[in-house]
Amino acid sequence: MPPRDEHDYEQRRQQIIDGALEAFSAKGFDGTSNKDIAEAAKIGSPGLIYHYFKDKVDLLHQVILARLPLIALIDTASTQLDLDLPPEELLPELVGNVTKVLQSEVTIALMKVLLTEAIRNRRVAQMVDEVGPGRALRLLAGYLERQMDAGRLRRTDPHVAARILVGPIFAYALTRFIFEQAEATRIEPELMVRETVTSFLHSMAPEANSPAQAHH
Amino acid sequence: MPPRDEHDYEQRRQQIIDGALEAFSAKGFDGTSNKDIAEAAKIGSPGLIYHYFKDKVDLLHQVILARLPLIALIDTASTQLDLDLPPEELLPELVGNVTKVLQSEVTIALMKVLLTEAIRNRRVAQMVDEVGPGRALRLLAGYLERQMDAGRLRRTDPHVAARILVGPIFAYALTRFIFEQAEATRIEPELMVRETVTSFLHSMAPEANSPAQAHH
DNA sequence: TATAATTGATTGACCAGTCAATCAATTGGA
DNA sequence: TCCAATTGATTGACTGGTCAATCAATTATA
Repeated sequence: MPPRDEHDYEQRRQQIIDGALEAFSAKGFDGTSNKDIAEAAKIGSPGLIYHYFKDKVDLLHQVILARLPLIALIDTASTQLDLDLPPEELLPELVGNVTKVLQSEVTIALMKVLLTEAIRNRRVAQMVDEVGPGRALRLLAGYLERQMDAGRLRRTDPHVAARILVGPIFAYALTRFIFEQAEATRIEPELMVRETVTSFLHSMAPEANSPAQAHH
Repeated sequence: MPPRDEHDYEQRRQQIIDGALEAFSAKGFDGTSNKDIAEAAKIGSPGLIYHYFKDKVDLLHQVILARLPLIALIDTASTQLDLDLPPEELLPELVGNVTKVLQSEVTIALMKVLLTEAIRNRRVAQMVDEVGPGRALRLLAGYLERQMDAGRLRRTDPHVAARILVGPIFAYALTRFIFEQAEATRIEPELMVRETVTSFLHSMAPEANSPAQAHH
């Protein structure tokens, strides 16, 4: 029962997980056959998958668990940041980190898998939300509210504010990595981050004497 | 070959298209069997599908073509709008329309289908992009640049600006309709639209004397 | 040699698409 | 008015193929 060599065993497991992530992100979970996985993972036989994983769904779970840290990193980083730092210092750093994570091939692949699975499966959507976007947005909203209390930001619904800050980055990532828009590819991530944060800080400045606004 | 009754024929066709959209958005194209479609469409036999459509892929195409207007509406509306109207008048209307379209069940279902197909298929991604997000963002960027030229908006990369405006709405829709976040559901669409546009206009005001900004 | 790792064959379920047969409505001839 | 021919609509059985999963047999390792 005990594996021949713990290290070899783990290495093989990761090899299959890597191949599966590649295949899932390219063809989707349903569209990926065990043969596809075996080829992407460079193992000799689809049957071998069942030596390391209970079934195909278990493999999907393990892929997510193994690569989730890349996404969880977003908010663990945020918990390590000093929540009393003023937005002008904390936000560029924070959003910059997010953008750095978005640059990784593996992150994009995982996001493709998670997004498609979440779209079709309420349970998956909730799971993903709790460790990813939901948790991150809640933490960010908490920070923004704290800064509003401190008078460093204009008072608004912090959840709305959080989405105003994060939304542009997300839209950028989507148009760049999923739709591969030429315009999006031309925009450097650093520029996008800088403009987004600058724009947010400007519009959320506390001294805001009511700006140009819709009137009718 | 010609249908016995044009009206009945078209009605049946739409019935199958509706069922297919429902099934595809719930289970994905690959995950949906013809039996699923027949049940969702309340027709007696999967075989009947082939009386109205060439094959499953053709059915997907017809679903998209039949329901695309809901999305194309976004930018046809934008072409009908007066591009010389100042942003304070045009943008609330424009973004408000988008949000109205996002409220429809059918739009959400179609977006789920299109998004997941686009994620896995470069060709689909380009197609969808051209009629949807890509076209809309390009038009918006064009309008913003025009307004920058007129001195009514601060000068920046118009493609960046377009994403800063649209991003928050998209992030809101995603967290509300896909991830079904409690916080997002609590935010009324009208509030989100108003805040997004206000924030955008404020940060893009031409008289902007450099605001609080990242410094180090 | 003993045990884990790996393979390839196999199984049973399911699927997309085909097809022959039936059904029901319309048509038209007497 | 009647009824038979015609035609499109619909069904359910069927086919070739694929898939996830199992398993017996083989290989490699310690």
